Amino acid sequence: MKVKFRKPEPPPEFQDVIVWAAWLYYVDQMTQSEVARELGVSRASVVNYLQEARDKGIVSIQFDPGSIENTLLSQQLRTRFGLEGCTVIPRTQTTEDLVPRLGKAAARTLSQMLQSGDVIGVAWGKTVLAAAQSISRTSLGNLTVVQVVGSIPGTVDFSPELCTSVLANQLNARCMNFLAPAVLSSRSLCNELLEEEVIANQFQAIRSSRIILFGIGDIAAESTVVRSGFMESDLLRSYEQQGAVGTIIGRMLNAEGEQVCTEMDHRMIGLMLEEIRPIPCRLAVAGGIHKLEAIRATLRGGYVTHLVIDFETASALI
Amino acid sequence: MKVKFRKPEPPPEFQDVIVWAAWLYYVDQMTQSEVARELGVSRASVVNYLQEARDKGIVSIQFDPGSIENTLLSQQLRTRFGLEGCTVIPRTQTTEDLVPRLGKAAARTLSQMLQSGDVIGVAWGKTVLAAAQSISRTSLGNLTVVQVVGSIPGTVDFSPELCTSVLANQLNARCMNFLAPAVLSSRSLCNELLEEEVIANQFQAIRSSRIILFGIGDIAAESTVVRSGFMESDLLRSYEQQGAVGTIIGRMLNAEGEQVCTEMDHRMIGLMLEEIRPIPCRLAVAGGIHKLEAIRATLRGGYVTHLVIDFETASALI
DNA sequence: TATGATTGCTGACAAATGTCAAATCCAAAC
DNA sequence: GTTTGGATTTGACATTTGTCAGCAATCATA
Repeated sequence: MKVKFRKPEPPPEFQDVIVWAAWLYYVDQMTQSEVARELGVSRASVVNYLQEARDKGIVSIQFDPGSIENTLLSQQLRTRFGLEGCTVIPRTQTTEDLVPRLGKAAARTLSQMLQSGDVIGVAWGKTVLAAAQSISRTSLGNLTVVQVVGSIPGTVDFSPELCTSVLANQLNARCMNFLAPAVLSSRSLCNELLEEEVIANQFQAIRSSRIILFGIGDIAAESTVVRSGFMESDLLRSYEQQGAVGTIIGRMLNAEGEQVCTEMDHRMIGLMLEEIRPIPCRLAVAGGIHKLEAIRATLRGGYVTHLVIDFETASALI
Repeated sequence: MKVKFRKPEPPPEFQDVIVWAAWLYYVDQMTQSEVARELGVSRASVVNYLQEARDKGIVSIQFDPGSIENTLLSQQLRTRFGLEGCTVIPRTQTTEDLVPRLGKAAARTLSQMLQSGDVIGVAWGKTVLAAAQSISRTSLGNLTVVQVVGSIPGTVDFSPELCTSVLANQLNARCMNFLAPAVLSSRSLCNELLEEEVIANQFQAIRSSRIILFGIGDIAAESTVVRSGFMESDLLRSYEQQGAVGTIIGRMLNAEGEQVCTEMDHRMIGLMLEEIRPIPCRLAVAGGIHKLEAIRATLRGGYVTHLVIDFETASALI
């Protein structure tokens, strides 16, 4: 029978084994086996510690923003649409899902622009959620994440609330959810609600954001706006007749990037597109060739300062 | 016979294969094999690309400074000696060489404090050289590295010039070497030299540094100062009789951290210890129990704002 | 003090990564 | 053309890393 030992020693010097392991591995560049020997645990545990160190943001891998913005397309898009930053993610031969890839790229861009004390507005969408999920934890403090679009009918797995809470959770930030539906049945009810203090506060927070993160949607019959139940397809058609080609932050815009309004817009709670311009960093993330026109319109409208896009769509834009 | 293909395609989208590979691997988290397939090269090449990406600073691994400064000893040292930052590197069971380990830690600390446009003063020593060698390349521009101590007699493999040039090279920085010997034969010659414009400029640059990096030396008979030929051992004894316990930046100090002068100091070209205090970030790196008293003296003298030290010596200090 | 749930650790195996000598490519010199 | 020297790429192998099911310890509850 095997003899039992008590733990070799309760780590006296480093309160946190995780940090200890991470240091020996990433800084001193020991192998995991060596680290295991040092700490007196099995190598498999070291693997777990290191995983945790990455999850907790104790170690993080930074990608030099300069290098990725050096690509031809990024430069062209920046000049053409007056962007401050533009990340064009490489295409892959195996057409794997763009959404998580765009999400990761957006998450990196967002991390890099984050500062302590920031207020971050968040819209919604598959890509936005993907970004929220894959952002790495940060040690920055005093962050606030604000939901920019109210709740939407129907159940989708990437609702505005979810996007906001996931991001807040990952960043260890205060989370301000929007306590109202995005669309109401009457204009008067909508106006009444806007008087409410909670709502007014929410708008105040949104307007004070330094950063806003949003996706860009197209308005085809199979697009997200329709399938999520945000908008009936006949209503969508009326927007289309007025020239709408895409949607951001719950509003519609035409090919020139101007907001297209119908009766519905007056019973919606949310920003008008003009209102996002004062926000200093406006990070849009979108990709896929079917969104081409919607993206072009958004860029023309000048709503974006930083863009994350895929190679193919970026090429098509130029 | 195997058919030869020409390269699948000369990468049209990413000017730089290195960046492309690094993105797919580090951001999209593909395996190296998948990356190889995407780029149409062998996996072995991908390994090389990734290596290069790390060398060039396209990707870098950051260690959260907060986590490492959370250790008990770091906190105690910071409070006790009024430091802004203190990194205590973990001890290892296998007593492997401290110097490269301290160097890596110092390199990280330095990277984290670097800002674009910085002027960095560099003294000399084994540990300083180790730091210079292992600092990772940065994309920060407009850096200047200034040699703080003049040339020393005898040949050592960690001369002031070498430390300075290596660091400048790694950081892609302007390099200002000190074009004079540290010790002259007479006081008058020394004074004459100090009038020279090149020398005056050098001092000006040193005084305008935002950061200074230096090691701490002990003065035992087998210590670096003696073995490097910087100082004869009988001269050293005369310092010792006046209470010297350690040396930094070419000067001697006593247990209270006050500079100890002999005749020699007046024919040396270099800063007086008082003169380093105006430099905002003063990063000292040293370790090993034989340096205990020298380190204590340096800390008492208030010459240090940021310290990198090993666990054992740190424990002994407290 | 039993009991079941939960957490964390381990060993054995599978997968991914690093190394290195040999092969190949490229461009300049003959 | 052909040769030549340096840089780059590659395949085969060695090492390192990730995974996962099962086990031990801990904890909350009955």
